Amino acid sequence: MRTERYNAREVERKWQATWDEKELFRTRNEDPKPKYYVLEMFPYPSGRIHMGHVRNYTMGDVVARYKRARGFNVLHPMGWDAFGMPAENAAMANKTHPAKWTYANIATMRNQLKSMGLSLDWHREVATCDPSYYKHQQRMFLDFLGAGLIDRKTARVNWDPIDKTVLANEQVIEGRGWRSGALVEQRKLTQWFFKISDYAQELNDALDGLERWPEKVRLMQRNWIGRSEGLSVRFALQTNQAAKSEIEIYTTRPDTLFGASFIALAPEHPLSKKVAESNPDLLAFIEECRKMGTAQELIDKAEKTGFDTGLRVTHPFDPSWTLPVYVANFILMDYGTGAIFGCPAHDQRDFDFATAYKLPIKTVVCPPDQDPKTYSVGDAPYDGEGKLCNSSFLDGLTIEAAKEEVVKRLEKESLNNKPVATRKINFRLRDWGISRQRYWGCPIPVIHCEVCGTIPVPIQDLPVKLPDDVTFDVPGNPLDRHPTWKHTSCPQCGKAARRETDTMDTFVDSSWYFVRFTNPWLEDHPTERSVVDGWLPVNQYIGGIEHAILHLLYSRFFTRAMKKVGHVGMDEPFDGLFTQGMVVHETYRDKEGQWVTPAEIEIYTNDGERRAKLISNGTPVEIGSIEKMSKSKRNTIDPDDIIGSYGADTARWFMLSDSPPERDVIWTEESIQGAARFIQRLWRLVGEVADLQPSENAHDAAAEDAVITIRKAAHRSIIRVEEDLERLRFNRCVAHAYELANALQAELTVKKDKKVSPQWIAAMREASEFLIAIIAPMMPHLAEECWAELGHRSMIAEASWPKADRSLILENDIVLPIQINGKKRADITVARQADNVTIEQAVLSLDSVKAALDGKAPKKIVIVPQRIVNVVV
RNA sequence: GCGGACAUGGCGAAACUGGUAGACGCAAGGGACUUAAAAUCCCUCGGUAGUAAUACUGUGCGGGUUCGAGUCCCGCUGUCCGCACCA
Repeated sequence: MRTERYNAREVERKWQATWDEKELFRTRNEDPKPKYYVLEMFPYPSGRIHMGHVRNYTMGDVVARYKRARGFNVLHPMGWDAFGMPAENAAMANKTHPAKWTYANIATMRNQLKSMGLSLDWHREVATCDPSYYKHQQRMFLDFLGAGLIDRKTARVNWDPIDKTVLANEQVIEGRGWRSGALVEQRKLTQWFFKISDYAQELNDALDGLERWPEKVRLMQRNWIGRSEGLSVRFALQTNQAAKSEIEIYTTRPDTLFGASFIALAPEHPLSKKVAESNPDLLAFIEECRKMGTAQELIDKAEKTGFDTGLRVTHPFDPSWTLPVYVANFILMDYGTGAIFGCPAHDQRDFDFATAYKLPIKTVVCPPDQDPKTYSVGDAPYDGEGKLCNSSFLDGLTIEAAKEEVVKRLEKESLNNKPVATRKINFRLRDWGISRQRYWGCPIPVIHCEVCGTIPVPIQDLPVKLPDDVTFDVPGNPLDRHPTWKHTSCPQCGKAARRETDTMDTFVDSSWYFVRFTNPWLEDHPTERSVVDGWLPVNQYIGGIEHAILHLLYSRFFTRAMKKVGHVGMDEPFDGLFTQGMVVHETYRDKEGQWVTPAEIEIYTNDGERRAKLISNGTPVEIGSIEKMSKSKRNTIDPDDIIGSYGADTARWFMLSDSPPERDVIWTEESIQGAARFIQRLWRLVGEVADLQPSENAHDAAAEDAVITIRKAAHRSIIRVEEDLERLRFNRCVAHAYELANALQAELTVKKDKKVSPQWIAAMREASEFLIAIIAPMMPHLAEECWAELGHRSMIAEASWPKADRSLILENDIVLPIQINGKKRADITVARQADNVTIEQAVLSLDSVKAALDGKAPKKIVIVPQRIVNVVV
């Protein structure tokens, strides 16, 4: 029996150095083996890694190491999402330059990641703030500009008053900035836009093909893109009022046209403005709406208000029927046509509006269980299924049929020499505004010339580098107030001109880093086509669900844009996507209600109840709810502390063991100790196996049985782990490892101080090697040490995955559970090949079955081959 | 409000395509070793009754389909997530 404990710190350092020295994880693009690209979302260099990173990167590393063992040429790179606001905030707070702060953080975090023993190819490391990276991004911006993928337009944008910058729609969460949490205001600015909405249909349709993505993420993207099929209908103004003769509205419910009671226009609608020119009251109303529109939160709470313009339109199916035209605060100018027809009986918003302004509410859809002659909506609109009523020629039709009928008829009608209505598909997705009024981002490579207009920076002048000498003592954009940086000359006419001082949204940086990793050394081009097309799409991408829309949708668009200008050959960047859960922890508060860190408290049990007290003075601490680890609740665990005291393997093992990877995992001290215990146990186990010596004359029949049992356990484990690793079910792999370890330990205990045969020892060694192979992707350092302990001179990191012998695990006899009326009553052991007659006879001769039958014949015997028998009495 | 996911012992969870519910881990209890502790090893561990064999019961609640339901269908409750005047 071995007594020396496994020293994780020493062993881990040793193997990390050895892997490094041998450049084991350096990936060669020209390696002829089949390619496998596994990638975890790269981190923002905030200063230190957190447990979320540990979980994310451990999962990716398991896949990388496993695929390497399976004979793939694995690309597993790492980089830094290095531009962004926090660097500027730090610059303001500490008077350090954003670059200095960022690179210092990168150095720290790189060391932390290295201490985890990740099998990364560090030769390919990129930082998005490096000119050698953003130079290519600027190049692609120019390519996109040339290809018509970019727009510069004045638009109402989301303005974050704390970060003093613009946000994309996707970056506004519940009316607040995604990073600052400030209430977002609406402002009108001239901005650069990526025309992602040109790809709305395609991005939507291609979701169907992303079979290895979580359904949840696909659904979120589908909802975000928001495709809707509807009808654009033009209503004739009663007379040529306000110099217009018609109003075009958009609707997805043309079937309810006979329930229309008003038209509503957005306050920014051209016709609203036109009428307001001669109507001061309307002008005032529009002004009020605009003011209201600055804070998103107010919009959400605002009551529906409107203003009757006095205009009237005629109903397309009844020239004698006219409807009033309102300007209403709840109509959005940038969706559809900025105008709607209101059908109060079947739409909540229209109902609210009609109630407020005492407009008619006419029921036109009758629910299936109601009588259309008498039914009428009460104090709530009805938007469910049903058949049309009070709707002339539509009466009795289903909603779908009625829609078709309306479309068919209105397409034939004509107004001002055009069909009254045309089918139209609308999307919720807007263009991606990428201008940010910040310093620490990729400069947008254009020059504004008074004479020539907006001129791209010539490609040979790239990169447009950020100036180093900037100040952060006042709010606003340091680039804009830099004394010289923005002053340049026009590339076209040579006259004095001004650089664009906005930088790009940092989501642009992360929209193509996975592409750059395939050849990060290339200087003249963003990509090398033969290389990038070999590696992409990423086979397995792993990251947080929080990027379900932002990063993943942008990347899908960006890849298509890159394809259009010839930098890549594929549409979709990520073939397989996995979104992992968070790391959560209990929270603690002292008597004053202040948050207390886990390190400051001690857990004990009193009368069977878990309690906590302060280590310093023993005062009781309240155990609170389990929450996402956060600095504010002080329930974080520092990965450095864990790796320092338990070792990287313990941290990795724990991250994989307790919960399914897509679910949150609860960090507990007990569990981490359990993981540490298993490492010691495994080390002892392997030591004992390594020491086994054959005894003389130890060959007997019982030993032969044991050999088969051991080998079956080992080979079965390999097969199960293979299946589970392919599906990223790490928690099950952990269970299989425990099971095999338990089986080997039990076997050692049985044979303790007894004679053992060489065959038995061989089986034990084989099983131990399999066990080491199983844990190697998860606990690579321990696996190397154990591997060496068994006498191997090579490394397990270079070894092939064991080949399981499937014939071994095929049992000759199988145990069939026997049910009587669906309840399990007995087992029988029969030959695998046994036919149904044999099984039936065996079942009927069972005492419990005889007792249940009481001499009668069974009603039925269901035999499910290899599974179960059910006797129905 | 709309859309979606989930619900299994004291806890984290497993259970393939409808086929033995609770693998594996944690906690707890008992025991061995030890002067003692730690570490380690062994045993018990959904509930009720029983010394036990065993029986009954049990996967949020109420129904249904089926020889058989944690798994499928319908209705409800709760929790979490996404979207939110998108016509």
